Formats: sequence, structure tokens, C-alpha cells
Amino acid sequence: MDVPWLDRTQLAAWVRVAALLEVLPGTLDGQLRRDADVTLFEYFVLAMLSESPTRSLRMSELAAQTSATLPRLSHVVKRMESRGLVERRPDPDDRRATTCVLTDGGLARIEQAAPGHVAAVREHVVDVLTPEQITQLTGIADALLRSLDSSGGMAAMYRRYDDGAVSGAPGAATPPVRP
Amino acid sequence: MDVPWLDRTQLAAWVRVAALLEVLPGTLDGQLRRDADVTLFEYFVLAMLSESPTRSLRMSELAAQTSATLPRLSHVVKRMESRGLVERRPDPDDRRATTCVLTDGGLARIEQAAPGHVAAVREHVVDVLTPEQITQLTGIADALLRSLDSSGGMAAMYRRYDDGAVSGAPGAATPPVRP
DNA sequence: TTCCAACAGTTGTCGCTTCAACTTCTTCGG
DNA sequence: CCGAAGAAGTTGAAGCGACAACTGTTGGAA
Repeated sequence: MDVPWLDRTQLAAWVRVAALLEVLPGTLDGQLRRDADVTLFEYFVLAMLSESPTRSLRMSELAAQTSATLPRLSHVVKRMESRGLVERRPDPDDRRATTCVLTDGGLARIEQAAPGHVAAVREHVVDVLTPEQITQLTGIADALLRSLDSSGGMAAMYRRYDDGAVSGAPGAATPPVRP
Repeated sequence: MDVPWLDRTQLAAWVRVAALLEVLPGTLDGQLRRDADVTLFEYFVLAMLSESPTRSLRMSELAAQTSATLPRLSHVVKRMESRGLVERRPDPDDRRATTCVLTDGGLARIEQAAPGHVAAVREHVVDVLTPEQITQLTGIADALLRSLDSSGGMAAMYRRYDDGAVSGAPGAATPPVRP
């Protein structure tokens, strides 16, 4: 295995990205835990369900939309169900499948959590960057995700959260609870 | 709490960043675990120690350089010590302090792990982006880190991994085992 | 029809991270 | 000096995520 090393420019970028990967999740997670007793990942689950027209999604669909594995999602959803945020019900059409439904309590929870979370995202990410940098970041993250997405499960995201510049097609309107 | 929502451009960027935060660490971590039986975070620990002139750092310094909390580092170092990768010795000058020393085995391990890790970083990050995007990414990550770094513990990184464009000052030469 | 491969989820176990408490040591104000 | 405040690490408990093994179900081919 003979790999060319990173030059100084590449190294500078990577070191910063690595540090970011280490720090950012904890910061956002901490805010949500303290203020709304919800994990960042749980927030994503609630957000995805709340944006569904039926307030419900199949487990595998939910897993794809939250970039999670099925085992992980299963554990998380079980815990969320015990707290009354979601409900699980077997799908009568395909009896292997499970549908995850957002409860009224779950909806109330994410509506309560959203403003603080949006504020945190603004404070630590969005408002720190110039509009030009936001556009650049979208392009960069897009390129990275496409190369990582071997199983192609993120097509839904690209359709829904398109800013009109990356993929070229017009996107949907701004959703309610997704910061 | 009244927070302005994210517009479509901001949302597109944030959704992608969130997905990245969810996926990228697992990808890099998995490669290192499989190929070198080391965590991504453990790799950082080894890398920081290997770049120190004395092959050693105080725990708090090491924590700052790896963006970790002290409890986390303490647990990790204990496990690494039991595997023979590092050693811990009390500091005679300040008897509260502990110095963490890289062993020969630890050095061998990171030298063995480095090529595969660099390849993974290239495959999933560096080589996916254009040189221009690399520069943009450095600026973006830099801005985010500065706003996150409330305790100011990352000054060392900025000095060492400067690409000459962000802070303006000339940086050090490319270090040996840091991808 | 029957069988088998692939799919959808769940569960258990293990390792890692976090949080809060605690110990020991240093420093600084009085 | 002396005592209090704070720093440096460590530890234990609790919760979350990854991996592998497992159950039950579907769809298609022989």
C-alpha cells in the first residue's frame, strides 16, 4: 500500500474537519439534552416523522433518512416509545415491516425543542459563515456525501433539501420543524 | 425565545452537514478498527504523541490537542496502556500532573496504521474535493472552530497546522504520522 | 407447490462516552 | 504561613452505538 501523503493545504483542511467532527456533535447534542431531554439523533427522528404527511414512516425508510443503521434505529425507537414520543405498529400489508408513528406528545416535544435547536445551529454553524461560505459548504458536503453514500439511501434528502444550486432542480418548501 | 428560521439555502447546507456528522466518523473509525485495531480517537492520541519531540505530553495538553474532555482521555489512555501503546508516569515537578508517553509499540502501531488511514481520508474527503474546495473548507472549518472553541484550547493546532492562508503566518513542515 | 435466498426488524452483548463525584496537589490572598 | 479556591486526574455508574446472531416474512425459481 503506497499512498501519497497529504500536503500542507490538505492537512490543514483535514485537521480542522477532524476537530470539528469531534466537537460539533457534542455541542449540539448537549444543548438538546439539557433543554429538551432529547438526543440530536432523536431530534432527527422526530423531525423526519413530523415532516411526513402521515406523521409516520417505515423503520427502514426512517433509517435511511436519518443516516442510521437499522439496529441503531430500533434501539432508539424502542426507548422513544417507552417515553411516549412515538408508537410502533406492525404493517398489515407487509408483516415484516414496522411503521413508526409520531404521537401528539412527540410532536409537542419537537415543537418545544425546535427554537432552541435552531438557535444553536445558527450560533455555532449558520451565522458564523458568510452566505458565500454557506453555498460553498453545501457543495463540499454534497460531494463528500455522494462519495460516502455507497448504498444510495440519501436520494430522498437530495430531493427534499435542495437549495436549487447543487442538483439544479427546484426543491420543496421549507419544512416546519427541520432547523 | 424568538429565532428566525433557516432559509432554504441555509437548510440545504445544514442538512448535509448533519448527515456528514452522522456518517463520516463511523466510516473512518471502521477502517481503522478493522485494519489496525485502533479507534479514530486513539489514532489521534498516537499521532499527537508521535509528533511531540519528547514523544510525550501531559494529559491536559493531550486532551486539548485531541479536542477531548479529560475524563474521556483518561479512560482511553488507561485502555491504551493496558495494550502497551502508551505509558503513564507521574510528573515529578507538578505532582497532580500525569505525563503520557508513547511506547515503541505505540509508535510501530501508528506507523503501520497510517497508510491505510491516509488512504481512507483521501478516498472519502481529500480526493473528492477540488483544490479550491479544500481551501474553502479550511476557511469554513476554521470559522466554525473559532466560534466553538470557548476555552481557547486549540491555539496549538492553529500554530501547527497552518496552511499559510488562514492565519497568515508560515506553518511547520508536514509532520510524520498525521494524515 | 415447495424451497430457498433475500429482506425487515429485533435482541443481546460489549465497548466507548458522559456526567458527577471524589482525591490529591498547587497557588494565592490575607 | 495558613486556609480556601481552583487545577489535574481518576473513578464508577449509566446510557448509547456497533456488531453479530437471530426470528419471522416475502418473493421468486424449480
